Amino acid sequence: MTPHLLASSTTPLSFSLPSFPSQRTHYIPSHVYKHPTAILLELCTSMKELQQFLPLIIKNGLYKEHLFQTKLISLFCKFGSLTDAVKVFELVEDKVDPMYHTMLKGHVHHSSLASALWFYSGMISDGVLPVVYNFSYLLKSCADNFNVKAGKMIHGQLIVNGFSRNVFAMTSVVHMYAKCGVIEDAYKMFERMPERDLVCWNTVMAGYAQNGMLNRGMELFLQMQEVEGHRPDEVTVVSILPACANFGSLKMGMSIHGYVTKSGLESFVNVETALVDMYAKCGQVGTARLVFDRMTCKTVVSWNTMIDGYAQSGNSEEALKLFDGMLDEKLRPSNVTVMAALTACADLGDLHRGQEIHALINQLELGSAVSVINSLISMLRTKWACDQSFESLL
DNA sequence: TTAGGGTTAG
Repeated sequence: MTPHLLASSTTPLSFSLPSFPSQRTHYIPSHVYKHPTAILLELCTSMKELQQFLPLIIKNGLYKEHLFQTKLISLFCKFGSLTDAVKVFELVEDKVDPMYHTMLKGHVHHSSLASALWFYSGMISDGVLPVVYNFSYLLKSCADNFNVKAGKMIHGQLIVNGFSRNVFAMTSVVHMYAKCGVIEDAYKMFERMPERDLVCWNTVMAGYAQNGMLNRGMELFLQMQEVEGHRPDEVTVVSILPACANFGSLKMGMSIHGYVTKSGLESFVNVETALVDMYAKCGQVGTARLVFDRMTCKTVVSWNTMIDGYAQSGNSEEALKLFDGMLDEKLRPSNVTVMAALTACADLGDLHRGQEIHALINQLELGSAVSVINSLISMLRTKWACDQSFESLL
């Protein structure tokens, strides 16, 4: 039994299909491409819609075609039902490579790194040639799981399969090492790349910044422009500004702000939000507010950043005023918003306001998040501690 | 099948 078969679930399908017959030839009749069902599937945006189209696929015998089999696998994965995708995959007798590639993507996105690695090994033992996308997905999963051991193994597979000069694959390798904290290896791989575009420069620069080497990150910010003539984009500045914020480096943050103004990157809402965060964390909450007020478009993240900027810098009254302003704008608060507002209530010892926010949390069904519950407990504990110290004075 | 980098809290 191949490993991917072991990954199957015993859960019944949410629909019933006849067994897929073996398709000896890779020829796909032109009527399949012209069939309206193919177009309907392309336009499918939900599991509900897909289930409505399934009878059409069965009625027209389209389930016999590789094109539709692969599309079904892809759509089940897209809508999060890996179980159904696995069932379809297993029913096909003569699988084609794209089916394996789609299933691997599904495992990465809707299961665990372990199951994706298991599926990959099954794919190789079935004689399927990996494509560069496979490595991008697998390395991203290793990075997200901080699993450098698995990352190294995939890096080895990538070399064996001839992708060590591919800019997409190698950027994923650099990202994986950097995210796992092995920045020296990330840089070694970056140096060996025959072609380095803005994305891989951004990746290695963000790697240094996020691993606490802000000066080196800043050096690369300048080097990418001076040595290779790349123009840092919105991703570059959004990658380095949080490091300036977290290290309280106002000087570097202001220098990035200068670049933002010069390059016309202010139109990006995430750039402006990162600037608000940087100023607030560097102790310049007034400047943060100026940047915030000048934003032509604000997202919930922008509001959260400013509210929390006030709350963390002891401007709790302002934080709550801005929180009210956000509600007046009819914006839906997120977990981060209510956590920031609760921090402000705790600082003020304002139990009444805290209870109002608690009611809002219940109304918006935000109370299941552990982080929100922790903030609520923290607010109540602070109030209790205030009352205790007050009583002890009496 | 159709790819790689980025913002708020903890």
